[in-house]
Amino acid sequence: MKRRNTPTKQAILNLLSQSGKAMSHDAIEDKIDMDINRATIYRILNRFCEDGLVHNIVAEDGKQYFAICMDCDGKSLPDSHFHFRCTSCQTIACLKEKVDFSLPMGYKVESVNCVLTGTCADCS
Amino acid sequence: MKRRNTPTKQAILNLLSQSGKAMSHDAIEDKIDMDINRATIYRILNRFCEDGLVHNIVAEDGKQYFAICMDCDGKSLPDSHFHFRCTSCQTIACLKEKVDFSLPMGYKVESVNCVLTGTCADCS
DNA sequence: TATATTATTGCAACAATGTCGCATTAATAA
DNA sequence: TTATTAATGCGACATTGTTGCAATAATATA
Repeated sequence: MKRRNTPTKQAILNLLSQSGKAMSHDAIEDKIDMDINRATIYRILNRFCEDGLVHNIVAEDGKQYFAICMDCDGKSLPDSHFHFRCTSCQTIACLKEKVDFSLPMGYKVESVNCVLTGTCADCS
Repeated sequence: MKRRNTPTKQAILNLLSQSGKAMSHDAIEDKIDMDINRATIYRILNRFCEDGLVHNIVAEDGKQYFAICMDCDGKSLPDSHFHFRCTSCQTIACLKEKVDFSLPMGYKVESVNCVLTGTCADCS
């Protein structure tokens, strides 16, 4: 399955990249200057995730947020970073702070999802 | 609004307490030996959360999981612990490990949600 | 350039999770 | 025993996300 280059993909990638933050599906649909079907947006985002272009965060509101991978150099597991969701401006930012933990014997981690919720510097 | 003691509340509390882990709504509905309406289960769980009896974790699957607060001594904010979701046995356990982080200036945290996903010691 | 291949899209339908209004029931107080 | 009102069940609804299918369009091939 070779990927094809389409205007919709470009538009979503541009939006995510210029926002610099993680956006939920509805924020993307809202901000984008194009009429893209909901299902298509999800499919594009999921494909980006598969290809490692974008990563996915699930916040306390139960929604998925998507952000362009800035410094995910393939080994995204052990050095995952914290995310910060601001309830005022409704965005999620990737923090520089790495998530650090040690597990009891026998546990195997496949993915890490750490979201701090509150108000960001701009909003407080 | 004074709380009342009902069989349904007791049953849910017993189930959560004997399971010792965090359970999702559907797991509760599945395991409980009583026919309780979906909305009622949610309302009971939400009330437990309000009263500080139970805490709420949102996992990567976007679902809410509820667990009895073991050592949440009121100040649940700064010393939040990690949670571990096992994709094999479908449970979430509270780990002893505390979440440790420092924030950039101006950020204010209201809640912490850290879930590690993988396979637990029993399943691997 | 014209054509074939098939990835991508839009649409509709669907599933799952969670909430809410409202009438009824039942736990507590009087 | 009765009155008060918290709790429940039911139905409807909102939101988030996925899937099947036919139509479209991006790439490869001739």
